[in-house]
Amino acid sequence: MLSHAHIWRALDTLAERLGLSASALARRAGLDATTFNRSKREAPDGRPRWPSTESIAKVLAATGTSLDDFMALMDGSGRRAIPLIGFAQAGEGGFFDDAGFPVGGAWDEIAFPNVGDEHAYALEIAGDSMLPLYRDGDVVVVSPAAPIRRGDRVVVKTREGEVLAKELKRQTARTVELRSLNPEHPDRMLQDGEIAWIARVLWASQ
Amino acid sequence: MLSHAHIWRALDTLAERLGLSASALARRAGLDATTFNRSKREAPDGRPRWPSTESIAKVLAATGTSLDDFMALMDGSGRRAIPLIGFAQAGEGGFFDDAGFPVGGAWDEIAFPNVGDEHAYALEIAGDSMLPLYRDGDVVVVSPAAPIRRGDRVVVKTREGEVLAKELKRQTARTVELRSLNPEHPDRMLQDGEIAWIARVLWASQ
DNA sequence: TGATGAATAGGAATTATACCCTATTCCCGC
DNA sequence: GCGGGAATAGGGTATAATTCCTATTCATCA
Repeated sequence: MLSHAHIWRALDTLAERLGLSASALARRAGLDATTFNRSKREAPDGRPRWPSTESIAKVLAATGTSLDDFMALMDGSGRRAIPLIGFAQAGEGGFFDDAGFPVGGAWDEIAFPNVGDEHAYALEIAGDSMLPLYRDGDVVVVSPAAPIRRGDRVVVKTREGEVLAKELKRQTARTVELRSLNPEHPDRMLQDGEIAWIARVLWASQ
Repeated sequence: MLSHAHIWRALDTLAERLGLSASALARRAGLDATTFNRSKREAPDGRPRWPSTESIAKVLAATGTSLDDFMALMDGSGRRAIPLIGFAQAGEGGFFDDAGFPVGGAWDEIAFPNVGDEHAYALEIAGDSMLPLYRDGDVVVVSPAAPIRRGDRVVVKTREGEVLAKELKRQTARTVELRSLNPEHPDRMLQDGEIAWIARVLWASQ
């Protein structure tokens, strides 16, 4: 919801709406004219660079823009449908990129507006292997960007294409220990190299 | 607008709603625990210091908070928040009307918009009696207006003032059978006259 | 009461962003 | 085509935010 791309798009859109260039907008806000240069939006090594909160505050003050207006420029609406697929399908190829972000057009959608991660997606549970926590038909909302700590419920995809929902038991430099949600299933230990990505479960439908 | 005080108040309020300290919120967002220290909010000479846009984005992503909700925390309007109380408090009088809708001003709030039911509310789980499904500190979002079917997780309030979270096992004209979430606890059967209201659990934080 | 862990204050080191400067491109009017 | 102004790319410097570290306070628990 608040991403590098969103912030810069909102600044560009605001400037355009006021009939200003990026440099003119910066100047009007009392900032250096090159602050919003496109060449300053990424570091030389490709890492994203963000405008500071204070710079944004100055722009809003200088242009008489409310925070609500600015937010509306980011992606139009606050409520958003997030992509949804079945848990079994997630193991097939073509639904995720290397970072575990959803890609491709084969996703269904579910209305769930309250997610801070624009790459969040939803998985529909199939089968009874994750009882008693998740039941057949439940929907879990997953954030690939959220940091993960011990005790979090997580979705793990292995390099072999297997998709697991587990609780993070222990994480070391080389290994990840996962506790099964269903106590009848054994716990699982994965080496770092075996894991394609791990994403945290934020919410679960009941 | 977007002021130094607003930003820090929003971060503090967000942390408070999630039951976190300033340092715990920073840690959850993958930042250094001292990033949001009060001692870091002003420079030694008194000039204001702002959290970076990137840090705010990380907080939103890590907590599943939308920008909408975050802004609501700034101006204090809370327009998209839903009411929240602790599970234990729900048994006391004064929080619900006869239909099971939340009433009164003693509710806290949590950012979780758009569940589709304007009377929806949230309960914070306390204790381990509902393990393994709900853990201490989890938040469940409850809809008193949602229709209830067999297998749904429900919150039931008895006329005696007891509040239970159970799974609906069977419902007949005169009785309601409830399965305990913790298998070590016995199931429960209630007569129609014993029940004040039943509400369905829609979502549970993970 | 003592031990433990979380939270916080405060200082030094690191890293990121804003500023300043220059070169180049683009647009527009002449 | 030419000149002037704005816009932008890119690099060095200054400044601000984050991280890292330590000391202290506070709450909790045995």
